Amino acid sequence: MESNLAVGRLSALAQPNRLAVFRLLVRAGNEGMSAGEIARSLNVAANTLSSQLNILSHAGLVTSTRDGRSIIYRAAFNAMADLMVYLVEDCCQGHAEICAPISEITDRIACCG
Amino acid sequence: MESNLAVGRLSALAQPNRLAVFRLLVRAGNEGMSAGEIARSLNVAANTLSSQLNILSHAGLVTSTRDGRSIIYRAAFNAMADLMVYLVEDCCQGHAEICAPISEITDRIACCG
DNA sequence: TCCATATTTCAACGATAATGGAAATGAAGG
DNA sequence: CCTTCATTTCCATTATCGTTGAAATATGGA
Repeated sequence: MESNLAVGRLSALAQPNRLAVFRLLVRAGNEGMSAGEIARSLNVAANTLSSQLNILSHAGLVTSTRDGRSIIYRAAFNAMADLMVYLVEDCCQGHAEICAPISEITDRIACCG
Repeated sequence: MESNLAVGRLSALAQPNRLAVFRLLVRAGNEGMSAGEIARSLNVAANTLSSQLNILSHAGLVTSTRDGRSIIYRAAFNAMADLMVYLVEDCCQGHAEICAPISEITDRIACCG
């Protein structure tokens, strides 16, 4: 992964509304949510949300598909995984005990135990 | 973990120099690096780096200890792990196959396999 | 004490980002 | 075709961020 791409993804997540949108979509899983559902759920103006979804989309963190009048957004788990790996890859030069907190993260995520 | 704290950490990482600093410290592991070493390594002005280290430090992503005239910075692996968990916790509502990319991240990090 | 090194603080400038009102686009139904 | 609903685009305003030069603080050694 390239540095610019990672910065783009981190910037996209580094804003309260967008972070909330992404986490909402993470929980929604495969079903995803329409822009309107997200807006109502988070109490954000439709146009504001639209530009924020656009930023998340350009960063590759969400995908969208049209369904009738609505547009369904979904979290991009593979893009997120790439980012997480990039942040801590090559950690601690082989001394696994130093980055033990990192090696334990999957134990702390609900569905990945 | 609280939303504001996560946004603070993401914002701290969402900048090319700071992301490079953090990843450099991740690789440096327990030894850490002095501010001067980091500045030379990344070719950043000392005062610019200082404010960026301050931001990373306030976000809890790095720690610092004085050693003679130098100040040694180290990556805070536990803070990073907390952030990573926060980003994807409660994912996919029990359908593990959906977030398989997430469950595989530790296999992709050098020292955590 | 005086000097050199290491790092931080201060002040200011230019650039970038977040928000919301208003208008525009796209899709479904009568 | 017209209306309604869903979402996006445009535009202007305000606020925040990154960088730099200059000065200040802190440490160690002659």
